[in-house]
Order: sequence, then C-alpha cells, then structure tokens
Amino acid sequence: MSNLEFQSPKGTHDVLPLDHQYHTYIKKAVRHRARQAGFKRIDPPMFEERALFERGIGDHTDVVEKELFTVSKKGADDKDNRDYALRPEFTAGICRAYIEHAMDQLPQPVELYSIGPCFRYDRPQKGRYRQFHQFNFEVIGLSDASLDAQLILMTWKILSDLQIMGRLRLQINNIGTAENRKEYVAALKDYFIGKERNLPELDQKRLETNPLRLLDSKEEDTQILLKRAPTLDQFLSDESKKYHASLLEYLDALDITYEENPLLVRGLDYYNQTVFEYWDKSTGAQNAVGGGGRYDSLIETLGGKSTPGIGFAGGIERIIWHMKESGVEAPNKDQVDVFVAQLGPEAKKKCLVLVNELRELGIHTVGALGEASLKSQMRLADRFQARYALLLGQMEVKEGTIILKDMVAGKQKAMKFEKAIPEIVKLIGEDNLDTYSIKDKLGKYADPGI
RNA sequence: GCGAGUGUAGCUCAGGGGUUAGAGCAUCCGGUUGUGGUCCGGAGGGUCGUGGGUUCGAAACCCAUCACUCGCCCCA
Repeated sequence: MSNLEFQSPKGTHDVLPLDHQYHTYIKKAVRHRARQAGFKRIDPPMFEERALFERGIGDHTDVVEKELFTVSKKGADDKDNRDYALRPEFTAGICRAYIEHAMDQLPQPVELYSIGPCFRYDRPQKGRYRQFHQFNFEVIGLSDASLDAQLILMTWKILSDLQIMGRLRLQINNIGTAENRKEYVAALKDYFIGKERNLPELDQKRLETNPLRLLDSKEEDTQILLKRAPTLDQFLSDESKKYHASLLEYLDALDITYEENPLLVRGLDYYNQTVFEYWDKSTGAQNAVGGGGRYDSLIETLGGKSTPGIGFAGGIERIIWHMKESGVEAPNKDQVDVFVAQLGPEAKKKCLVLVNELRELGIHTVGALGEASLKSQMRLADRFQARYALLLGQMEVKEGTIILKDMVAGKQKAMKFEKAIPEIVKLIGEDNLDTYSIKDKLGKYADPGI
C-alpha cells in the first residue's frame, strides 16, 4: 500500500512479532557468549555530537561524509550550537564513554558489548537499511594478538550457534599502522602514475580519494594492473608481521579456519593492525554479516590517553537473512498453551478466574471472553495454534466439571473443575512453565569447604 | 550521490482504452440444540499509489511526482 497517509520512513522497518523471534534468538546467543567471556553491557546514546563521529571514524569516509544521519534540534533553547548525528556504529560512542567514565581505572582490558539500532542515511537495498541493528563488542586497554584471537573466536562461536557459519568465510588481514598505510598509499599512487588512463573511471576517482579501495575493486582492468603493484604487506613493520603471525598461530590452535586476504581494507579510518570480516561464501564482501578490527589510536584521537582496543560489529538483519535462507528457525516463545472457551454468563465468570490462575502459574493462556458461538471460539483456538483447549459451558458449571481437549489429537475428556489446572500443568511439564522470579540468582557459588 | 524495475483487496497476483474491477489465499458469519484444522455456502473489504494530460470514454496510453524493490558506490 503506498497511498497510506503515514508509513514507516524510508529504509526503516517495523520489527514485527515474527521478526522478533529471530531478534530475540540472536540477542540470546550474543548475551550468552558475551557473559561467558566476562563482557559487560553498555548502551551509549543513539545520538552523539557529530564531531565525535567525524573525528573518530574519519571525515573522509563514506560513513561520515555521505551517510551520517544528522539530527535537527527544533525547539531547542539554542544556546547549544553543536551538531548531532544518529550513531552509524557503536565504537566511537563507546570509546567516548570509556574516556568520560575514566574506565582506564578499571582492570584492563575493559570488555563491553552492546545491542541496538544504528543509522546510516543511504539508499536502502537488500541488507542495507537506514535503521538497522548491530551487536557489538569492544575490548579496550590491552593490545595482544591473543585478545584478537579470543574476540574472533567469540564471534565465530556466535555465528556457529546461529547455524550460519557454514555459509560464511572469515577474512583476515593486517593493515599495519597509519604511517605504514600512508607510505603504502604514496607508493600505490606512484605506481599508477602514467597508468591512470587504463583505469576505469570509477577507479580513477578512487585513486584520488581512497586508493586503498582500489585493492578490492571488481574491475578486471584494475585487478590486472594491481598484479604488479606494490602490496601493503611490503610496508608493514616487522612488529606488525610478528603480531599477525602470532594471531594466525592462535587461530590455528583454536581450530578456526580463516582466509588470509591481503586486500581486505575496512572503510573506517580508525583501524590498524588486525582487521577481519565475515563474508557470504556465495556473493562476497557486499553482504558481510560482520566485521571488526583493532583501533589502537582511536581513544587518543578522541582526547583520551593512548589506549589500544579491538572491536567487532555484527549485522542482525543480515544474519537473519542468512538464517532464513538456510532454513534455520528461531524458536517461538509465544506459543499459546491453553485456549479457554466458555458459554453462558456463569461460565464466563468462572473462566475469567481460571484464565488468571493459569497465567499466574506460567501457562500461556488465551481466553475467548466475547459472546461468540462455540464454533467460532474453537476456530480461534485453532488459529492461535493452542495445544490444549478448556471448555466450560452451562452444563459443566452445573456439574462442577470442565472439558479438556487435546487440539492435536482431537480428543477430549470431562473432569472435575478443580482437576483442570493440575492436569494441564502435568501435560505441559513443570519445567516448561513460563515463570520468573526477580529474586533468583543473587548468589550462585557454593562454599567449597576448604 | 548515480542507474534500473515495480505500484490493482490484508497477502500473492490476473486484467489491459468501452456498462457495476477479478481470482486464490486470509478475515468474519453460517452449514439446527454446545466443538477447531478438511469440505460446502455466504458476507465484508478496492479513491486500480498521487497529480495532471491525451480521449466521447483512462485502472489501462503519456508526463510529473511519491513510495517500494534491486543494482552501483560504500558498508552491518
């Protein structure tokens, strides 16, 4: 429908109940793996000062130059003349928080994770939206190849938990320091002097604005020319090479299969040393479901003291796409256990109480409390895919009984009204009741008695 | 920012200058006293995305516009 007065803004989507099954499932996997590894959750604000992103991510990157979703401040009191922007990713905001809350006073490394929406103002298409969801990890305060390996392992585990790792391949590279890259870019430009005319128009432009982007160009002519061009690893310091070698050693020890990709460069300026991405096996980089890397100078750039860090971001919508493609289903936690049907005013009153009691016990219960015919009520029960139905009519009220129907088997039996609840609990199983207690798990450790 | 395609019922789509615009699915009701999924019957639901033009006549043809989708760039 496109003649509605209002619809969701371009590039945004309602996360409908069916999508939420996936979102919930993914969040659960993320939280689970994050807690296992000692990560703590942080939620930076959804918007920050625009300058934070410009300085952190780099003002000549596409993410900042072209895709920043700026916030206009109508109705503000206007003493504030700063510009704001919706976060295009998490890292800049989290590093800002690290500095602001003096997290360098905490034991290092500080491990933080986030889950939530991010925003980029570009033309939407498959797997690319103006509002999308990411989960994100940051390990700040220490630089060691083993930390890189651990972070990669955690992301690998999550993608495996979600049963899509088989569709992906892990790409890894070391891009050295900013100085290494500056020298390399100079050499690359140098190499292409006199060869510009052989480059496709798009790549001529890249040579000007972002020469590293030439490396993963899809243009055949460019790739041919690149074969004789200097490569980035020739400009890496021995230290970077050693760092990379030990990372690969750790990954081997952890049985992680990766592809070394000397052409992998990421689009954000803050990265150095280790970079990695998970690519779609069939279509390649365009549909990366996640990526990350080390950013050892970002915090200093943002005004903190020199502090190394490494991070990763995964795209939830892209992961869901892969799950759906390969038939991975997310469990439905909203399954209706019991549908309660009633006939007559007395029955209705009793049902109202019964429904409440069932719910209190943690049984997902839906009741038809309208005046519809029993036939309509049973249709409803069927449409809700309720596993069991309880039927209470005038006759049952008189006799003090109730009918329990198994909606799958299609069989039913009458029983004492009081027996209904224990019977249902037995059928569903105590373990499957949807209960919670805010009191539980305040302390989970036993005294070893040493 | 650049390029292409598509807009007809809640969904998937058919129709293609000529009375009151169709199907399947979905929804709601019914097929005798109070029983769902299959079957049968019925009902509700559409400014044919919007605006303009051509025409005796436009949902159809033309133009513009908006929206969505898909590429490119780039990224999750």
